Amino acid sequence: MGIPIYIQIAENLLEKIVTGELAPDQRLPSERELSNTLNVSRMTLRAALRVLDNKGLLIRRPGDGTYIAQPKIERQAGKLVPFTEGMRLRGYQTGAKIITLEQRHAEISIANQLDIAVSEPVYYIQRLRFIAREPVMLEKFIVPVYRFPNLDAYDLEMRSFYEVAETEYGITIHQAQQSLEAVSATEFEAELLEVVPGAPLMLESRQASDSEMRPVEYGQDLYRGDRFRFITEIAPKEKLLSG
Amino acid sequence: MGIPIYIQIAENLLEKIVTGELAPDQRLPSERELSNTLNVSRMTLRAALRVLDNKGLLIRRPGDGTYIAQPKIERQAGKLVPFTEGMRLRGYQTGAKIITLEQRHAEISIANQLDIAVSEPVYYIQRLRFIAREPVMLEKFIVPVYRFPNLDAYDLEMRSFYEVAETEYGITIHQAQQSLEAVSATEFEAELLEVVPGAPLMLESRQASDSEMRPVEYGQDLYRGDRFRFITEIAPKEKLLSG
DNA sequence: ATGGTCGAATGGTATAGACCATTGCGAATA
DNA sequence: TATTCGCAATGGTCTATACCATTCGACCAT
Repeated sequence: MGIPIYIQIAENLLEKIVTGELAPDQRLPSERELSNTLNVSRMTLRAALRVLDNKGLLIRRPGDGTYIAQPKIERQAGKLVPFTEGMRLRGYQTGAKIITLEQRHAEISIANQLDIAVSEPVYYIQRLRFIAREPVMLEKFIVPVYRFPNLDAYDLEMRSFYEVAETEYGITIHQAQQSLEAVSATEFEAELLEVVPGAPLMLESRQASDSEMRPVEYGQDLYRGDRFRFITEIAPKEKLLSG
Repeated sequence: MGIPIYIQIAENLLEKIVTGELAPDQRLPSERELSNTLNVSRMTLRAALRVLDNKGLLIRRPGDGTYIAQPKIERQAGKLVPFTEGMRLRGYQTGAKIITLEQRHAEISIANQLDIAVSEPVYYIQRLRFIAREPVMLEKFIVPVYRFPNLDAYDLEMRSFYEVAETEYGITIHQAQQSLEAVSATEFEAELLEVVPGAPLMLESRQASDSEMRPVEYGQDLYRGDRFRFITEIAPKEKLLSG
């Protein structure tokens, strides 16, 4: 078994966290207790906990105990990381459900954004995104049909759109203009995202272009305010003193 | 001597890195050697190196050695534009009103953010920002008193804090970690910002550091969701310096 | 009830020692 | 000369143990 013990323990705990078996604010057994039941030394157990702590998944309080942190999913604002990849890399289980997938005729504002003629056919796609089976983001994006013919042939519940664009159409998203603003959830959005109407949401509007600066996608993503935080990160977010 | 040994070692090494005494690509003595000369155990020395490694300052290669990493990538400069300048440049009339300006003792979370001792005195400042006489942003920021003695002597209703820091204290904000999230307005915030309680706001949390990576400011800005939009343009390529 | 004290439990730090896989390089070999 | 092999050094992991400061609740005195 080449995998270090502390990594195995960390992954095991991570699994229990993302599946909800270990709920936020729940208290873990003490280090001495856990290391005993797992038959490892306390230092090894601490190495495992450090992995999770560095991911921001734990709250540790000397004299008190170790608790599962309230999840705050972080997303780097400055990069074009596709949703699924960025989240999977952080160890979250992701999923998607298609709400709408149809062809429409571009209205004037969309036509402008995508640099096409008014009423030219576009794909209009709405997906609800999940993390650990919890709906956290409502995504809407619009692409010209002539750039992505038969887009509905691909499984957009399992695959990232950017990945499909690159693999199946040879189109790489290269540049994007994004904006972020805070909005209130409408009733429709609230129901899908399982929040109360009026709850704060983060609206990300995006216009993405290919390597030749031709616009290929216009999208709007609605993130639950209580689950997402956008970071513009320079250095690693390590804490020097507390951990 | 409350400061842990490994923190002291890490800070000592960090000092040598930022001053250039330890140059990029330079090889450090081996862990066993360094721990011997410093008269600490190897595990303690490794704890110190882990701190620096987490900051991305080290390259560690089993079987080979530990090296100083190449310096970081240059970041988009426009991010650190002070509020007043950014707005004034766009032609808006700006103003500020001090809500709170007092000395407090740092609580644990603030102390961690600012890398100071708990209960060390800090300035706690709240300002309400106006654009065209309309309140649009509620700003809170906290700085250590020892870095900005007599900060209350300056007119923070007319001057930007960053400008005061540079002009009066010779401290230049050089780097920052920011995060954005959507929140609901409390009653207090709603009254000041002249929105209804529960209205969507954008919360920007910021930790700013000087040129030597020492944290100097922790701040939280609350923007009205109906008045602000954050724009992030994503450059085609991110240059990575290959080591 | 109220307030204070004490102690057990907790996470944080530190030590000394051990074994492992990988690396780099010199020595042995073809 | 070119290639391979062996080995010492390196960082990575793991153990067992010890002491510290902080926390929190039980107990006690008021």
